[in-house]
Amino acid sequence: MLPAIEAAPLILGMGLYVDDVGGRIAEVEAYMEDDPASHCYGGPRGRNHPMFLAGGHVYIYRSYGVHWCMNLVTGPEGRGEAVLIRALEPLRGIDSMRQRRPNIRDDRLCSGPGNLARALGATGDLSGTKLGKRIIIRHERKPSKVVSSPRIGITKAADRNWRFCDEESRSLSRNMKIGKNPS
DNA sequence: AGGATGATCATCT
DNA sequence: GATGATCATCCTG
Repeated sequence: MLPAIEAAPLILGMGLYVDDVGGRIAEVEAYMEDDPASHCYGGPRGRNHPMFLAGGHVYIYRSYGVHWCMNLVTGPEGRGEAVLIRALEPLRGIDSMRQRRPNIRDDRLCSGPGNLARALGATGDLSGTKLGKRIIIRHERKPSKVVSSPRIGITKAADRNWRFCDEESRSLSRNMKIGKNPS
């Protein structure tokens, strides 16, 4: 159980699999308690309830009405801290990913949170479930260089460098230009 | 290469 | 009625 800001860089390089489809996490963002940009802001209500479960649970929400996005809850129960998984390097189940995302280069199958959830088949019915069954996380290979930069696509608390990337990965999301300044 | 736009819906005002 | 933790596509230069 760690604050999301501490868990985020540790999650980089871990393997994330949904029904044995997944790979090595390359890009994440931390969403903290008392963070105006976080869905947990203001306390448990509606879809955000899973954010307040104990670390090791999953929170999945619909974004812009069209995409699903997956978070790993990191904090102790009741705190509402989570890490958004923004990109990973495909390692297993690549055939399934190709089927779900036709005409996409293998190393970009999971580049971006919406794309990642699509490729892994992660949808809202898995929100609130616990790691260890359909969704698992395991050690893979630690990144050699981690860089941090501002989070993507938010308007509140946009100045915080709470996005973390494995700089050597070729699977990062396509908004890398936004905020290159390290912390 | 980079900016604008539409899709589409849960949640909030 | 407006707003997003997004993305693919269609412009413009």
